[in-house]
Amino acid sequence: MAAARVRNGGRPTLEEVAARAGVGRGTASRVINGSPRVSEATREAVEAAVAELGYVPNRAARALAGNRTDAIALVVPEPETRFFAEPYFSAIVRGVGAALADTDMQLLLTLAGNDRERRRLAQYLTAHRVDGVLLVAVHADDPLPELLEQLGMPCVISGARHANEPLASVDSDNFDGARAAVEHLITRGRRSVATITGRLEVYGAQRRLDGYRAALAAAGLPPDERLIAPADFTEEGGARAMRELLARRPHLDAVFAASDVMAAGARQVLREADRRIPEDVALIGFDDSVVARHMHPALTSVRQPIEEMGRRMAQLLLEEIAGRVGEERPTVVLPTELVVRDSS
Amino acid sequence: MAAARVRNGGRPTLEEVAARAGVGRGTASRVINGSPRVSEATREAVEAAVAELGYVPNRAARALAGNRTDAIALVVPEPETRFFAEPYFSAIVRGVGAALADTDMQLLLTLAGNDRERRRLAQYLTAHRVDGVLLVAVHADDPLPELLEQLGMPCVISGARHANEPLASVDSDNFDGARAAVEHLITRGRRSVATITGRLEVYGAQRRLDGYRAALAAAGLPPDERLIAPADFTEEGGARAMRELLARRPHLDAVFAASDVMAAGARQVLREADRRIPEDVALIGFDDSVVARHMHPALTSVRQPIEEMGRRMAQLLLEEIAGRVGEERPTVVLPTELVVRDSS
DNA sequence: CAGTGTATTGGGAGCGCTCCCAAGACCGGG
DNA sequence: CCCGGTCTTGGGAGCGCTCCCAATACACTG
Repeated sequence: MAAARVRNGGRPTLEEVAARAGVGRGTASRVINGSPRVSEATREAVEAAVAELGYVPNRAARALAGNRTDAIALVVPEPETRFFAEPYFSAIVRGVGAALADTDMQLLLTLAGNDRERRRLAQYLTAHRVDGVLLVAVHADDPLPELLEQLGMPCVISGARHANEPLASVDSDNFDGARAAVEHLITRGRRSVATITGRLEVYGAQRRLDGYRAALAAAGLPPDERLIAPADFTEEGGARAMRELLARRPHLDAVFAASDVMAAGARQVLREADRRIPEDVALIGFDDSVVARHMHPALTSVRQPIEEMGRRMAQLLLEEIAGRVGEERPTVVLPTELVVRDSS
Repeated sequence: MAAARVRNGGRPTLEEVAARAGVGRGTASRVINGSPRVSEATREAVEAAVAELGYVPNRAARALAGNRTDAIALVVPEPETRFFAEPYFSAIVRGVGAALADTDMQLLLTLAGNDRERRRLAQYLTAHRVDGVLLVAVHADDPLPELLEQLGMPCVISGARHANEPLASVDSDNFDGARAAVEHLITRGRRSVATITGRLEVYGAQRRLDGYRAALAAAGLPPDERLIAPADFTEEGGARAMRELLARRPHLDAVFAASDVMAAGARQVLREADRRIPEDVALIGFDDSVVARHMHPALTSVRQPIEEMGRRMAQLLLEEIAGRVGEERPTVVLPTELVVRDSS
């Protein structure tokens, strides 16, 4: 048997709190929402009543009356397995959760399927009345951000999509992470440093390549396009790129891969080619994932502050919802950290 | 400037849909909720109006009037990093998301902190009026499940907490996964098979140990308690246990670790002791995580269908919310799969 | 043809809250 | 002592929806 339906799930209502405190409903509401226009004595009376009854506001009623929901959505593009995979997703969620812990904002998780679904999603997000949206791993050609913008829905994305990102965004410093990694290789005496890039349509991958170039230039090493092999963030792609590099420049002595997973693919090929790591070839990855820690030899890698990124995204969104003065959209870039292990 | 506040965010209301279709509000509601007591002609008229106006029901209003929310919460115990880590969390979420995709249920993510917060959480969950709760990685002594039960809140947990789990639960077949792993070792000629267990207060860890014992018994191998080393699911714990095992039984020729991470710790110790894997000692893990695939040699491991577990949890919860006839709580146990790689 | 049912419909009465207006309490200046 | 202001307060009017009751329309049955 289902339990008999009770008003408000058997919970006290604002009206009851007000009655108990001997005040009107409006006054009780004012206290609960922290309005300053309440006398001290009244405030205390209401707070006591709240505590005694264990009152918690009914969100649905609040949302309906107040035209807001105190909820934000985290939209995850489902097919984008790269992002769904370790370590991004859980770290982002943890950061967002931490930022929301003190608020009474709720976090709604939405898995967006294909592009058609994405279009409908915008409609749903407005209809379901979330106060804002966190978009993770959007492609440059994803229609969702613009749709949300048109609907006037506050929105923060992770990772700028290009140099002048119009939306509020939080990103790690891909350029400087790559630069520091390559600088580290050069400092340790490597002279022929190759790189395996991610998909260059992804702005972050492009920035990592820029950082690689900048480090070489800063060290006075001549650029060599044949030391640059494009890949796609996958292990197979990394292996393929490594084979190309070995064929083109057999005497390279270091490789900077734009992701740990690609570094894993490269390591496999290097092993098959009997190149010792790090004696013959130094190897650095990007992400500092579980893979890096458990690779043999343990992989030097660039750590992104992903949890912190989640936290900042949430903070930015909350500010935007609260109504930032509409200057240009803020772009937060967080520093990376080079974690040196045995592979370099 | 914030956009001027508009009724219902500028979206059409049920009233408008009804007017457009030339019917009453009640009738429109009936069509939208799929009531059978509507004539065919009326249904079509309302559906046309819905399509033309792009009507989407206002969730808050629905929740308030209907005393339900069409939302469920996924409660993640935050300090439990083991569970938050790869691969569980994202896989569970993916499964839950898939199960919810066809419904119009929303998924709420709640990170529960310490035990005190957990107590308050139960209150919040009822006040926030979710229709049900998905609990992952609950400890045997977590107060939350009982609290939810008392409040009459539908609830499904991942992983039974003990042999007679009173709550609806979804679990992988820990017993048979372990049994199959050890059987595989024995089949390949290993005769002195050790095991590194997880924390035995965790029911799943206990079951894996049971499976280990059952496999030995089935093969007619004598039980040897000194081949069993307890650990705690961590890498350091796995290493420590492995050292103990080597000291106690130097001639062991196989180890079944109850998690990949512990297997990684064990591998480190085996390497330091100059035992070759798999020539001298075969090694098997549990979870089939990224760690297993990237370990050297690649680790044979027991794969749990985690995404499927998420899916089943959501399905079970939906059934419970819909009002299953209250027989005993269902317990779903899903089969595991032994992924054989190079370490065995 | 009256009587009884069945299928379909409209709309009133809320759900618990926020917003806001008007009323009361109180203060000080003229 | 009266008047205009400020500070508090109560409670009406919704928010958009679901639930449910009563009304209507129609089809039978006896």
